Amino acid sequence: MNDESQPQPANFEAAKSDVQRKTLDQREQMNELMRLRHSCAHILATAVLRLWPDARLDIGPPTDEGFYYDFDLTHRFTPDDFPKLEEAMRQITKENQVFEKSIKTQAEALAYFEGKGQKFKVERLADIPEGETITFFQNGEFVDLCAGPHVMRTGNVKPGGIKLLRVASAYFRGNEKNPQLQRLYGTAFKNKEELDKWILQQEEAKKRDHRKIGAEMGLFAFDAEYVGPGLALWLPKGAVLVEELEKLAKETEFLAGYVRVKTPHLAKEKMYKTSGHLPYYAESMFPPMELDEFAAERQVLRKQIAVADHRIREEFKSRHPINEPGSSISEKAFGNFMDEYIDEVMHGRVTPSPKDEALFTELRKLTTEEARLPLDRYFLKAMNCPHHHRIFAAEPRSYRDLPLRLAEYGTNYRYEQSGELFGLMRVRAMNMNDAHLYFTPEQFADEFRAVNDMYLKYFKIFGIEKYVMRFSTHDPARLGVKFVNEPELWKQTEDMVRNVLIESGINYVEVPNEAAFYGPKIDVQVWSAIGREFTIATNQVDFAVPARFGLVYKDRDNSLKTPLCIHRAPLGTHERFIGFLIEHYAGNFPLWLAPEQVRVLTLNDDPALVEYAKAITAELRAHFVRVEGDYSADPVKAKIADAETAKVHTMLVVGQRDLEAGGVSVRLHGKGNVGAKPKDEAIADILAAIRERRA
RNA sequence: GCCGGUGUAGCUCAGUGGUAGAGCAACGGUUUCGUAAACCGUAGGUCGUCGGUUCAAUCCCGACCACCGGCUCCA
Repeated sequence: MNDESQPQPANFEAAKSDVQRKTLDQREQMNELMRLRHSCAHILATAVLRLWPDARLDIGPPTDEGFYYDFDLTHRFTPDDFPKLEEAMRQITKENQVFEKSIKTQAEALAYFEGKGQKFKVERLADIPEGETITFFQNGEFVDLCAGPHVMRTGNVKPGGIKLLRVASAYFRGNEKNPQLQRLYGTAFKNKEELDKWILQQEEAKKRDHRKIGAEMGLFAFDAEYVGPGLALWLPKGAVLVEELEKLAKETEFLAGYVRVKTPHLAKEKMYKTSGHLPYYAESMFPPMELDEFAAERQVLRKQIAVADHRIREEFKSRHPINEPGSSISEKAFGNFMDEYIDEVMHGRVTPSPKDEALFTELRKLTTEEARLPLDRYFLKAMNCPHHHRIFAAEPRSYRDLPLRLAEYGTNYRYEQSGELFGLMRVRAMNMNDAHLYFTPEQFADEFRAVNDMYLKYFKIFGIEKYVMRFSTHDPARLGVKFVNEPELWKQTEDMVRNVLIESGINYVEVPNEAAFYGPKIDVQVWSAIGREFTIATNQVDFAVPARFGLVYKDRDNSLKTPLCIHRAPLGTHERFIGFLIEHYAGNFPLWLAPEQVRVLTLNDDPALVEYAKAITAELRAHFVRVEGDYSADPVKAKIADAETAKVHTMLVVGQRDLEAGGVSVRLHGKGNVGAKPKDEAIADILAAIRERRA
């Protein structure tokens, strides 16, 4: 985007992301509900100004969920304010004010908002592209800079269809360097019935929340006190999910020619300096562990350094009258001056006086000595690629070895900001479904296509129908700044990626300027069953970092070449993917994934019957089926209720009749009794469904 | 990290300035029953943590921690 011609905001940072403003055409296409919600945002602002006339306004757009409006005012909104705000909003709808549009010049608009002290509106004015018409909308006493569109009158909004939801904070223009505004979220529907329906849906969605189901089913736990926030503990039933997922991935990758590797959870500082993650990624990494084998020597040297430093200061002081009574130079100012002076001399930018020279020589000698004492810093790995690069480097490679596909579900540790943690979806220790593919440029298209095919294969297994691939590309104007300066490689790889996407008929969107610094990438966005959107998988081309590690293979012509690399994680992290699956299936997993696949229930505790049931359980267990038995004398209704609550996939109920017939009666979770069949047939069905990973 | 909210038994929730209850789950008994809940009993909590106010704090105040909803960030 070319922003240079636009008036620049004076005091605030520009928007952080390059999100496009809506064009006027796009705005005209806003549907009925969006118009309604947009108008509600104005009604909310009207209400806020009635109650707090000194509020400063930012913007108030509609969203998929409702609408919001950002305010700056000294009063802090709390949910206690909602009833009176909602009441004021209802009043405004009853006043049935007309939304009146008027066209303004930049100067008129500027004068209006400056006159009102609405500094955020003044900033927003500067965002409007030159030549675009500036419009105001007025309803009653409230005037807003707004491109519309709106409903005709405030009365079109039904009082019963409005609800304020929450108060949050938001940075002005979404940039954390800007002031924080108070954001009021609300929603609006055509009428009360629609709103109530939505509220009901929200409640249903809550029941599907992976955190709730995870606790109910005993899948995972967090122990912030002893283990730490964002560090999931997989309970036995949840560990089953991890293992099944890994088993699927291992089989899939084995068939696709991957080889497995294992690497440690930490590495020395040099690793991440070489990869480029330090210092740029340092904030997202756990602080390093320092191993100081020479702590005692270091301590002695540091004391000597302090003495030498002090001598220089005293010597300097003795030659200058700064410590005499009446001197205008404070101790602190002198200290600052000396800090700078010593620093300058030590860096060779200033030559000390001959008198100081000897003292500086001593200081230099000591600091050099200290610097020579090795200090090892180890970092927990935030990604696996550097370790895999070192595996590539561990043996000489020939073009005959390529493509080399190294897979490992390594645990990565990322120091996510505390406010970011979110159940399993955002954690601090995660198992990446990771692999790094090293190959020649000629092999690129095949490798990339194969990775995409793998995604699609997985999506099919899990019944993921709604997804978007975000294809992030570079910006040629920022080569050498944000992106490595390899215009040809960028063009080639992006073209190849684009072709693969088009040929495969994959639903994708291209996002310029969002590539990684080392290459284009594809992120896969999915929506969980309760509407949560997140990135599940990533597939990145890397034509820069292997070179930083000096990775080479010997080509046909006996020359050394740097391989291309793909970094791919089709299941993302196992934490997030399982969080997604829990919501996707609402905890009702297909048989192959179900933590407890089968439970054998007896009608009573008659010894012969129990013996029969135990034999069935043992047979299933011998086939590695996760099966439990409930042989108690409790009523079968109660035992079934227990099994249903536990979301056991298949229940085999056995009574006297089944014992005599050598059969079982099969009941499926959520589907009820599906009838009796011979025991061997039932077991064969179960084994086949598991083997085929039937949905 | 920032803004707002929340924190009582394993879970869902009552409750009060005078050191706490219910249902379900758990445990012990009884119950012998054909597809979603049989009965009786027992046990279980320093009311998130630490300070403060008070004769007395789970309740009032403060700080911290964690979680929830957002912002920013991200797999």
